[in-house]
Amino acid sequence: MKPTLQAVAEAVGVSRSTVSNAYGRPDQLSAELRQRILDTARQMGYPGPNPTARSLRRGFVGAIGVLFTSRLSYAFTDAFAVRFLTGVAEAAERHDSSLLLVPLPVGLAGARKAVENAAVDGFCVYCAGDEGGIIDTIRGRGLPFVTTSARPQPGDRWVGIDERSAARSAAEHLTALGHRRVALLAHDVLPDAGTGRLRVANVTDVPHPTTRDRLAGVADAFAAAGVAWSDLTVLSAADNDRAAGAAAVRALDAGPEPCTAVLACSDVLALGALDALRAGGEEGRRVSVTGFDDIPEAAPAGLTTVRQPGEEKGRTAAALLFDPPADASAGQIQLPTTLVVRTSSGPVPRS
Amino acid sequence: MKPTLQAVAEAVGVSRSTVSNAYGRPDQLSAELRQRILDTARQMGYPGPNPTARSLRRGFVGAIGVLFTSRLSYAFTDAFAVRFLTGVAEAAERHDSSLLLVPLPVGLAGARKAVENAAVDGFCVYCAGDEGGIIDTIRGRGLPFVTTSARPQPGDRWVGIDERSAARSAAEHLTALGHRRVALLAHDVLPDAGTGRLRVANVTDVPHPTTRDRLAGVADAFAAAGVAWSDLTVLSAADNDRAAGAAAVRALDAGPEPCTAVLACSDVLALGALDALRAGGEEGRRVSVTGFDDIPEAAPAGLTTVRQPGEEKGRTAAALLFDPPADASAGQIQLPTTLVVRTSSGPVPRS
DNA sequence: TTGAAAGCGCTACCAT
DNA sequence: ATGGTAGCGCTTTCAA
Repeated sequence: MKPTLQAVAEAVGVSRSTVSNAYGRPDQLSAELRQRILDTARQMGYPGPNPTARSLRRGFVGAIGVLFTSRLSYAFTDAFAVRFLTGVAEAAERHDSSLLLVPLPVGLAGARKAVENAAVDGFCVYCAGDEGGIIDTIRGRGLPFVTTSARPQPGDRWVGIDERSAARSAAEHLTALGHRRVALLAHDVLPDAGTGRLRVANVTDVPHPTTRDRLAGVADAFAAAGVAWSDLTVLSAADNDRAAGAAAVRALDAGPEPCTAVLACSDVLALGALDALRAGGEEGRRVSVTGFDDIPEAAPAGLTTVRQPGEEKGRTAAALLFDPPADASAGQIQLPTTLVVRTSSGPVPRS
Repeated sequence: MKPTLQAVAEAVGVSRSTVSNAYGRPDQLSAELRQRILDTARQMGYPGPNPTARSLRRGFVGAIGVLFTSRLSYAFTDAFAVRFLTGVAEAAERHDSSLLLVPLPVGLAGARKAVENAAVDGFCVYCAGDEGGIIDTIRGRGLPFVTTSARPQPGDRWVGIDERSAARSAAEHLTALGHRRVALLAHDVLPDAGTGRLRVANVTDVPHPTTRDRLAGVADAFAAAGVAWSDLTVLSAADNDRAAGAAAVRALDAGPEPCTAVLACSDVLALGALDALRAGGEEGRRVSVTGFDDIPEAAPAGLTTVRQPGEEKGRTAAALLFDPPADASAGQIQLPTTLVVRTSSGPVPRS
């Protein structure tokens, strides 16, 4: 058994308070006594104040939780999530705080438990919308939290982008280039949708709020160009990763009037689409592709995409958590997006 | 202020134990009483038992810490780290445990503090060697831990690969193809080495143990093929990511006798090298490239590489933590590696 | 500069 | 099935 602070105090012949001060408030005791305490402690194998006990007593933990829907691994699969995390980590580090990554299991009960058990001082919610009312559970904990979901409740701290108009900008880029037969490539279009073409009667049927908003923006742009929603191809990827994007595009039967462009809802999917198309020879290379996020791999691949500032999003979220704005109405921060045109998109080839 | 369990007990008119049981041991009280307690609690806004207090009382936390040297963001930059983390996460999830990602600041003092403050039940040490004796601090906490470093202390639980012979297999592949003028691309060759060619008198001068072991394996293979260490080009990348790999290769002046192959110490670097070389036209395309890890992006890129089982490494590490082998000598697990030959490597072109 | 006392919020044991 | 008691290990007044 590890010795406790108490044991050290007895060994040195001082009170527990003094030992505690030796660790947490060096200015409260003489340097020599402090040294003597620390030496004895080391010698006894005392590991320093127990973090849990300290947290309980102090009333705060020194860690913030980052909540993810779906498997934790998803957090790492998408390069954009990675950038977000990087930003959060950076800000947390500055505030001497660690990061507790909390995967939310699929069921609400499990998700609740995860939120209730997390020993943290606050939450960054990095996930979809409020599937299953998990936000209420978070609110119930009475801890500060920041959302990045597509639709924040009024009063909640939030950092995000205008998903709809961001997506519209990509779609308008394609319509301006003359594209009319376009495949919309996304994960999370419908629950458990596999790989391949999908019938989606109405954009509002898409449950995942981010995907819905992006597709709605796309629909806006094409409607303005005279292309009805039903004339667009919705292409489902089984996962949000490069391989799944490639697989989805491969599954798309060319047909008599093949699509001239693929508009993907994330860069990883778009890169997968490029993989598949470039492997498809001359034909494939002429298909335009756009992505979303502008992850680091996008530029070398020449991918046209909508840039959203990932790290800044993470940093901002953490900042909102650590330094809440005095005025609650300043707690919703919308970050700008930019269409970055590279070589993966071009005019419709004259056949 | 949030109500406590105590307050709920008073409101319902039962003892604290009973309320506690309502949450943690449903079988200890009648269903109806339990329901009444839960309802009252919800109504009062009681968030459920405070995790910190619970941990203190129970004596365990329900979270394991994953320790990283260098910036936390590094954890997410390398796709291999991501796979490892995925494996750990998976195992942790099965054990109802969360993951605390603990970035170790550069200085030893800061790193110590991070280890000492982490409220966890055990550690997975995912990083280099024992830079600065941080392992001793971990050991000092008296918590179980698992290392993945290149050189475990005897008795410590460890999971890893034979770095040296794994790297040798890649190098032998190149020598068998006739390559003699080869660039060795690595991050962490020397502390704070930037981008570009580096003079490394001796492999043993490389401080980072993993990099050292891999380079040593490469040296073995080339020595066997009659190529001295000093005839190999050591190419330093400023970071362990794709862009840095590309930058390093671009910085390599072709010279009169350009390298015919690039052997990278990680797949992300190798993919960067391919980016740079493929942009370099016909000439560049003829340079062979090999990587290390076999991350998901390697296959689509046709990258020849040494596969190490990332997720399995993570899963095994966590398993070792949660279910320690009865026999301590079984606590060191070496995972197999395989050379995966794809299209990025080929015979030296006859010029 | 040091120490004594009080309790952070909870759960596990042992009675009843 | 329910309650009383006794801390988990620490920090923080406040008094000396």
